[in-house]
Amino acid sequence: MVSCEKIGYDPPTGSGYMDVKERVTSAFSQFSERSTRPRQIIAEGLIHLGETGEAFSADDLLSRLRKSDPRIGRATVYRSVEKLVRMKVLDRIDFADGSHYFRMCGSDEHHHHLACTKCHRIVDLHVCLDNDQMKEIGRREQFRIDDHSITIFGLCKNCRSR
Amino acid sequence: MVSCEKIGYDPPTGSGYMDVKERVTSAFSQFSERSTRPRQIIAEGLIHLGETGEAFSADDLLSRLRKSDPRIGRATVYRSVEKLVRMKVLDRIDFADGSHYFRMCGSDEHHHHLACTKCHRIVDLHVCLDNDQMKEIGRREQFRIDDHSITIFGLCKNCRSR
DNA sequence: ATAATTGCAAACTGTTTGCAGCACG
DNA sequence: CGTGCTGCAAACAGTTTGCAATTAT
Repeated sequence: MVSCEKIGYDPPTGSGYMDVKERVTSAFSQFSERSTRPRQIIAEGLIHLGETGEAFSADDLLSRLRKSDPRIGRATVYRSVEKLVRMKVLDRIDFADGSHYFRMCGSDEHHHHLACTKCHRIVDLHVCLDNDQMKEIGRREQFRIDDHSITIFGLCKNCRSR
Repeated sequence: MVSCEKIGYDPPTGSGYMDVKERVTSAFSQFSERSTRPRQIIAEGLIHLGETGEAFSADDLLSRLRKSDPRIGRATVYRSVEKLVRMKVLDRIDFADGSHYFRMCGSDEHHHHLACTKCHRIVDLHVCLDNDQMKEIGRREQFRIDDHSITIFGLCKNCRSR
């Protein structure tokens, strides 16, 4: 009764170096047009994280960015991550143990995640619940449905073999 | 391409007062056979929470239980909740804002949740991804798939109308 | 100039830990 | 009795806040 439009995985990210920087900059500009040093450092840091697609905690990102500029503040990074999640530039993936990680969105399309519980590698999944079914559930339960999240957990190739 | 076995909601919980206490006790007994005062208080507290089906934070539960016994310790409650989640007596529901709540499991069957983001009312949903499809994803991405979570978020009838 | 962002440090929330004492079997 | 659960208080991790200084426009 549930269906999905398609199954998929991240296309090998060969494209879009500039894209990332542009997406980040444009997201920040939704909040204000000021191009500050921290914002540049963050956009640049995310280029690399976007290429590898790796997941990171807010503090991971902070330490990374401090290699470029040791004076960048913790609050700045946390505030920026929040903005970027809101603008859908970053995805937030929640694990069952209560931890959570962020990651550059692989695609603009609606998607969910396959997550390695050991190394936190994330793969985008274009799997979803059926819209009509969600509507049906909302009607029956008298909920106004706004959102949903689907995450599949497991161990990736590397982590499995150790 | 994704399917579910059935759609469902919680049958009105008229049954099983005793059940709850029994399930909690039996879960604890998996860790040790000792019937202590805190364990009794917790089992009793969960009877009521099981009836209403309401969600609660670990600290919510603590304050509730302290009405029965003001000396019950925070650590005891946190440790117990952890055990009960592990034994699938409690469900843990994670919200997008990073908060999480617990709730007496409505059914022993595999299920997921519809959650009100305002009052944290939870409804069990017997909606799921298709097993074969998950296997297929695991094979393609070379993951060993262990688990998954699906939560639909919205506003319940009450919260919607305010 | 001036309004917004930043960095700092302190506060905070929710959770975990170490340990002495209690209590169940 | 002895093991292990309990309560306490302190430690802890991750995050948020207030505010003065800085910086972009």
